[in-house]
Amino acid sequence: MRRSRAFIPTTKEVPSDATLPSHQFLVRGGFINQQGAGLYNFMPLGKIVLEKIRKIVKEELDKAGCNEVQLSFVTPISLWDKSGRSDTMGKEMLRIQDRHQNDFVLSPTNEEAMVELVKNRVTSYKDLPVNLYQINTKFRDEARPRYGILRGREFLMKDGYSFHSSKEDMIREFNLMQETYKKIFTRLGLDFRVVDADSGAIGGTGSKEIHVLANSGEDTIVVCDTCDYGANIETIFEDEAQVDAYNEKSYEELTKLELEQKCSCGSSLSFKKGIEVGHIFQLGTTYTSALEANFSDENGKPKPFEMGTYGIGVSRLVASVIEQNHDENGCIWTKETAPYTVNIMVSNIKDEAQVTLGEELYLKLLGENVEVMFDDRKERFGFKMKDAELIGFPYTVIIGKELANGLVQIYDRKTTEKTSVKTGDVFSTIMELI
RNA sequence: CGGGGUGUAGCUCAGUAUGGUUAGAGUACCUGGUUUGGGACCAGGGGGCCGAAGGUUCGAGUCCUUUCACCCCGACCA
Repeated sequence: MRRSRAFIPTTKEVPSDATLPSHQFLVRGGFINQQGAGLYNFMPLGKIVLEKIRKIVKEELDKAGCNEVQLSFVTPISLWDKSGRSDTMGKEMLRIQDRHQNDFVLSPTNEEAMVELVKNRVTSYKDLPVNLYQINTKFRDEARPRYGILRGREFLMKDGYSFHSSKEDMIREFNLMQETYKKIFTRLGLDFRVVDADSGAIGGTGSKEIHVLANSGEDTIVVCDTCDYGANIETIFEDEAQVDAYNEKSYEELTKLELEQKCSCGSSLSFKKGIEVGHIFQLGTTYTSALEANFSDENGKPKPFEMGTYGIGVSRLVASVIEQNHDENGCIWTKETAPYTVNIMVSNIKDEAQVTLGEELYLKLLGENVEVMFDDRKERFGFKMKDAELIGFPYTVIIGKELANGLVQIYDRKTTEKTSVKTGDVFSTIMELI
């Protein structure tokens, strides 16, 4: 993409309502903009990142044997009456009426719809297990949306549901999903922990959350210093006041605290702040019983499906990557999430030699299917550098004053180091880096 | 849902106490010139139903009423 043709409205000004780095940088970098309370538009850069994350989630789930579907976003309220959640979910469910005054709900989650989809279509234990998922818009009319796309009302979520003939098989799938989630978050380049969690209002027994570690996280978790054990503090302290007391502490305060309890492996446990980006549940038969979704077992007897449910906050992940990877100048995208891997920056657009080399390199990288941005705007060096840092391209090739000596520089966004490379070597050097 | 706050140029904000020419600044944008390695400089220019509706007044960004939106703290949050 040529920067002169790209719609990337960056700003120097910090939006007044944004407190978190991810919110500020995503808005300033022209990734997203606010449409209303908890409602955001994804502009070209934001859309690219969102799709990249969606693609990784899809690839890993498909590899694990899951089937992608897409359920209608608007659902009849009768679906929610059957499970009782039209009452229990309260105002979080946005209700609307059509022209016939029939009541509908904008899907906040899809257990009911997914059970209805499988019910009477999967009828035998021989057809089990089956795991269905979708990556689709959700709407939850939160009392107070905040933190940009970290807690929006409308958001993109992957929600998966598995159906089984036995609890054992459901637990097997639960563990498979846990491993699949680890692959996904590893590919995204995130520092994360799988932690024991409360099952909350959705019901069910075993439940684990995946948290991206970040100072600004809303949740407090404890993690083992050596093994991979971790837990949301909601599961550690029985007293709610105690949980609240810890939640109120800042990241700095928390890291100084020590937990009296030791991990079962013998090491000590320490506090961290996390952003919940995934949650997996062993649901059991709560919904399938309520909705009378049965299959025939080996003896021909009807039994409700054992069910598991698995969520990933896809749009929340966009912000989470930045909460974990940024500096005072802007975003630092990870390899798999960067909207463009390489940015070619021509320092002085009036210098023909610079432009020629830039064009040449741009076309050559495009030919190799490298995701490359060519900053061909008539702007000064400092302006373009600040812009590149704000957006967070992993690598920027600076074609500038060193060209006279046959050199260009490669700027590494993460280390912020500039390395001089001979013009003849820049293509191969870039190909090795990415 | 309780408590607090803010709506004025694309953005960040003055101006409102005490009503009074043509509503301001910075930034962004346009034109011309100079500049060209860290968000440049000079000159000129465009851009506003002062959130909306109603009211008081000779006169309302400013006062009154209603309403909408957004933000913050809390409660809530698979």
